[in-house]
Amino acid sequence: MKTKSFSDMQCSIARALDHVGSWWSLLIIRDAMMGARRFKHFQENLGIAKNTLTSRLTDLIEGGIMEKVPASDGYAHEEYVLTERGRELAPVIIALAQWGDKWVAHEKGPSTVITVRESGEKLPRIWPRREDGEPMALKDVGMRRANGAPQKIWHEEKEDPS
Amino acid sequence: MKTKSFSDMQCSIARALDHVGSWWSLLIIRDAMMGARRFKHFQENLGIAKNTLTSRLTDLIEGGIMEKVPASDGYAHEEYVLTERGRELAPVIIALAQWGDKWVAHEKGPSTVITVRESGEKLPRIWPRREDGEPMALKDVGMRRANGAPQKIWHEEKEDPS
DNA sequence: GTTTTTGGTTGCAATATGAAACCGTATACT
DNA sequence: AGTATACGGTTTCATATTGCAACCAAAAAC
Repeated sequence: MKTKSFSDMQCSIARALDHVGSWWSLLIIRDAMMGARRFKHFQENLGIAKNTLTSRLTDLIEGGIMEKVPASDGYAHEEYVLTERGRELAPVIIALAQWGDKWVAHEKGPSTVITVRESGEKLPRIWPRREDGEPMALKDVGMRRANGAPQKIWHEEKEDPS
Repeated sequence: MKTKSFSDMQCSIARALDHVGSWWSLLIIRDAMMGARRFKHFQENLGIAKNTLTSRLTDLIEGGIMEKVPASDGYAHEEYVLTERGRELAPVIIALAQWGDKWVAHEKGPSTVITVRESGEKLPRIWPRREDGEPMALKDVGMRRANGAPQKIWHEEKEDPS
């Protein structure tokens, strides 16, 4: 549960989590990326309570991550689709999926494989890279306080935090 | 709140979220990546309730994402540090931070800049790439059900879900 | 040796979730 | 056309989490 909002924090991670940090949000977005569009798709696939789903969808719409559009097939109902803002969460979803595959996989293996569509091959690991495109070691990734941001109390640039 | 566990789901995203999907987990991991090691670091920086922090840290330790080690500076207390499993969440953190920077930035700009340590330059956007290393359009990323995974009810391979 | 800090734990009140029942409208069936 | 069913919710209630404040023992600081 979140009783406290992260939206007043300056940190972009906190601000992002304010939109997608709820238990179900990222799973709803994942399903939307896989083609779910209707209320019952999300509800049946996730096993989420209907009132909770209503609440999460409303939040995602308010956050500009999804939007309601008329049904694609001429029916009267409306459907839920990702906005560009929502689609750009793909790197987060992919990173989570790959981490899950590697570290906490189900005994039967992953249910979904993320691919390069045209080749059908498994997508290479999403990973930080240098300007020249070379993947880098995590210890070579740094974090620096932006100008004007309040200084942390702890020493922040250890020689090798990894 | 999570009353229902995602750990029985086969989906790697759900399984990953079972470990880091809690409200505070990713912010704690972010702080750990930035050098926080002590209970009070996390507590003061995040403004999280102490009992909640205790609970989240315990969960992260049980999940193998963090571990308690003797203090680095000779004091009697123990410190919380990321395991390799935890450090490999960096792509998730980075992706979230970059999404937040782009879409929901604070009016004063982001508080933290993720960099290539050696050059000090801002880290390029983390993004799905082909085998040859070229960044790809999101619509060229596919998701395919793994063998044996239950079929979704909805049409799953639309021509262009983006 | 006393005070303060640290790292918690223990209630308690507030809030979010899950489950099930209910409901109006839209489809489907005959 | 008329009835049955599916869909997309809303409402109510029990339960689970979080936040807050108070409290506490051990370690550090003075």
